[in-house]
Amino acid sequence: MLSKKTKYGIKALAYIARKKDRNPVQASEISESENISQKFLESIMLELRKSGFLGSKKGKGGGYYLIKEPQEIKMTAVIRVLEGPIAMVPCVSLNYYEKCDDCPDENTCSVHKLMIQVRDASLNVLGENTLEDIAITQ
Amino acid sequence: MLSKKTKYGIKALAYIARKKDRNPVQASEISESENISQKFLESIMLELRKSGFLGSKKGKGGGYYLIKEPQEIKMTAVIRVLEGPIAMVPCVSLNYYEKCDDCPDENTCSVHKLMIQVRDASLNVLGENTLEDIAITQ
DNA sequence: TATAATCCTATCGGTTTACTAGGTTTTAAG
DNA sequence: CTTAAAACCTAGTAAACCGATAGGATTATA
Repeated sequence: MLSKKTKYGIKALAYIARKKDRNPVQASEISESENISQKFLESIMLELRKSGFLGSKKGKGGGYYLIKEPQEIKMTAVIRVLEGPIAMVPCVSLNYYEKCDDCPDENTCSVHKLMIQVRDASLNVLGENTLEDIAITQ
Repeated sequence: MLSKKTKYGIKALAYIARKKDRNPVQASEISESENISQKFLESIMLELRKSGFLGSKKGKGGGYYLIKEPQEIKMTAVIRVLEGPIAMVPCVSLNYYEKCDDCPDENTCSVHKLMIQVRDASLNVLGENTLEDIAITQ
């Protein structure tokens, strides 16, 4: 299950991407428009800034803006930063690999083989979708 | 992320499916062979029995056995029973649908559209794999 | 100087997870 | 008939995680 953090983060990025002008967007505006708790959203925006998706401007008239173009931001990258691994089991994760405690041999593990297929299917979808793709209205 | 419960449950089913004879298999045997806490496994086996995947025989020489043939058990069914929804967001779940609190309109929600694609990709993999497919050794 | 915004740290109640404990009941074998 | 082995059942629990909230500190603009 996707956490609310990730869900809100994606919505916020999409909201910013949808704006034609590239002026900074306030968290308060997004929070209102997308029905997200403002304080919670603030922490998410901070994380998106620290991980290089957003830039920010403090003070009056400040806000957040995209650092890269929407079509350059793959959804895999966004989800990995906010949610963590895309794989359903650490032992098939490309970016967050961890060995299982049980399981002496991954190559003969039935779960392992299945989850590699699921991972690849998900990676395929998330890698082909950019922020531009999902930000489209209608 | 897949819970240990689901992971162990799949491993147990695969273990039973791998046996040629159809004699009941004890939880203790699976627990030892697959490195799963026995008591925890017991509760999982119980759930798999109550949901119609396994039959059981009490007393000495008892154990668990498959009710259907391995090739008739889709992994979608197993995961839905043990883990719950396959979708990453309730609002795109086929079997566990729930509306989002935020989100006035699903049709214009960027997360929604993306997660439908991910769901379909996962369903595709999990629906095409049966217990027989994943139980194969080597 | 006032205001509006981000930034930061801490906390907290609730839920879920992965077990563990301690039995009861049923069955087969001796 | 007794004993052991198995499933069955209920309860509890420590730890982690989640979704937020609180309360300010900092910075920039007008």
